[in-house]
Amino acid sequence: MSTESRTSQPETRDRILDAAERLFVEHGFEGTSMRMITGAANANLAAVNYHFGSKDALIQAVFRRRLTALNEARLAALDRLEAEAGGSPLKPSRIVEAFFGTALALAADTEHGGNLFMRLLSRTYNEPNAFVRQFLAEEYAEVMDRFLGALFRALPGVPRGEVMWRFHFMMGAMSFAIAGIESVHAMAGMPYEADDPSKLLPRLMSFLLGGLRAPLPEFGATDPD
Amino acid sequence: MSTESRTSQPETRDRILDAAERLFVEHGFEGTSMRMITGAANANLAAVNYHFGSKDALIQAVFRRRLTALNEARLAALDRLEAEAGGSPLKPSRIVEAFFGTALALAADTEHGGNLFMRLLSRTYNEPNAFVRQFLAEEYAEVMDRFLGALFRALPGVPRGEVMWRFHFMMGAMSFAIAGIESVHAMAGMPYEADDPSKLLPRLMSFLLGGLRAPLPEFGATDPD
DNA sequence: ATCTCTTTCAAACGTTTGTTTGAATCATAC
DNA sequence: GTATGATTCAAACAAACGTTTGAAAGAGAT
Repeated sequence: MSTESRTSQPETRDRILDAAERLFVEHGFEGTSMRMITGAANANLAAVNYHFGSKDALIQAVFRRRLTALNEARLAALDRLEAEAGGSPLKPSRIVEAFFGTALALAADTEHGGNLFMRLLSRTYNEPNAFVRQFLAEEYAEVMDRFLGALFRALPGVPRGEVMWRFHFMMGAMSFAIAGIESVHAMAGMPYEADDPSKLLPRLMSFLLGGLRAPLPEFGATDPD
Repeated sequence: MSTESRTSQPETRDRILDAAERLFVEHGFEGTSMRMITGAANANLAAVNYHFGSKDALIQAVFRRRLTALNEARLAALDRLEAEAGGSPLKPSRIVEAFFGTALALAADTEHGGNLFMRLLSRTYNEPNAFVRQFLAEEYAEVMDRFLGALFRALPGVPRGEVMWRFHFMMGAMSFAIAGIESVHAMAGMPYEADDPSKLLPRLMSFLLGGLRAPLPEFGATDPD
C-alpha cells in the first residue's frame, strides 16, 4: 500500500488531516475527540497516535500543512514587489494586498478546503491553548518581520508602534471577514443575499487601506470631535 | 447566611462567576473543568450545579452578568446622541464611538474584571460552540439593530450591505485590539513598551473611522492600483 | 514460501469529565 | 428548642477522554 488503499481512498494520513481540519472548524480543538476524527476519516481509533503521535501533534500537522504554503506565498508576493520596485519604496497598498490578498485567495478556495482552514486559522489567533499560540508565533515570525519591515519603510513618517497596531487591527478585520461570513448575518438579521465571495477582497481592501491611511490619533485631547 | 459567609468572602455564587470568568479567559470553555472552577472559587464541586444548574448555564450567566450592562450602556449612549441631535442625522464618528468606546471603556477596567470579560467576549465571537453563538446572537440583536439603523441614516449614500460589512470589519479590529494586546507583541517581537491602555481607544478610533470613510470598493476592475 | 517492515484493528488502560445523591450543616423563624 | 428552608459537603455515578497494547493483516523483496 504505497499511495492508494484497496479502495481508491486517499492515504489514511491525509484522510485524518482532512477530517480533523473540518471538525476543528466546527467544534474547536477540545470539542473534537479522537473518536470523532477517526470516525469521520474511516480510520481506526489508534491511527492518529500511530501516524502523528498525539492529538497535539495532529493539530500542529493540520496547521503546518497549509500555513507553510500560505506564508511562503506571502513572502514570494513580497519578494516580487520588492524586485519590481528595485530599491524604491513600496506602496503600502501593495504590501497590504500581498499579505491579506494571499490569505483571502486561500479563503476563497472551496475546492481544496482552503476556506475551511482559513476559518480555523482566523479563530486560532485568539486561541487560549498555550502550545497552539506558541506554534503560531513561531510560524509567523519571519512573515511578520518582513511585512512589518516593508511597511516601516513604506511609511517612514508614521511611528512604528502605530504601524504595528494598525497591522494588528487589520488582522482582526481579516479574521472577521473570513470567519464571519455567516455570523455577520446571524447577528444583524441580514437577508443573507448570498454574498459573492469574490467581492470580499475589494471590500476588505478598501476598509484596510482606509484604516491604514487614517490620520494619526491625537492622544492629548479628550474631545477632538 | 444572607449576604456574607462566616468569613468575609463574597457569596459563593459570585465567587464562582468570578473564577469561571477568569478561567474561561485563560483556558477556554472546554478547557476549563468544573473542578478547576470550584477549586479556584473555594467552593464545593456540586456548587455550580446547585447554583446554576449546569456548566452551560454557568457560561450563560457569566456572559449575561456583563453583557447586559454593556449593551444597555451602548444603547444609552446612542439614546443620548439622538436626543442631542434632535432629529438631525448623527455623525458617523459619534455612532462608532458610542459602540466601540463603550466596549473599550469596559476593557480598560482592570478594577472590576471588565478587561477579563472583554477578552473573553472578543474571543467568543469566533466560538464554534453552538449554544454560545445562539446566545450571543440573541443578546446582540437589539443593539445591532439600533446601531446599524443609525449608521444607515448617517450614511445615506452608502449601500447598506457595505455599511454592514464595514461594521463587521470594525468588530474584528476591536476584537483584536482587546484580545491581542499581548499577542501583537508576541507575534512581532515588539519591545513591549508597556502600552498605555488609555491610548488604545484613540488608536482604534482613528483606524475604524478611516476604514468606515474609505472610498467604496470597485468590484469591476481587477487592478485599480 | 519465508522473512521484514508497515499499517490496521479490537480491546483495554487509567484519567478526567459533568452530574447526581443523600446526609450534614447553616441561618432563620416560630 | 424545634421545625423549616437553603446551602455545603464527601462520595459516587456513568460516560467520554487520549493513549497504549499485542495480535492480525497487508505489501514487497528475496
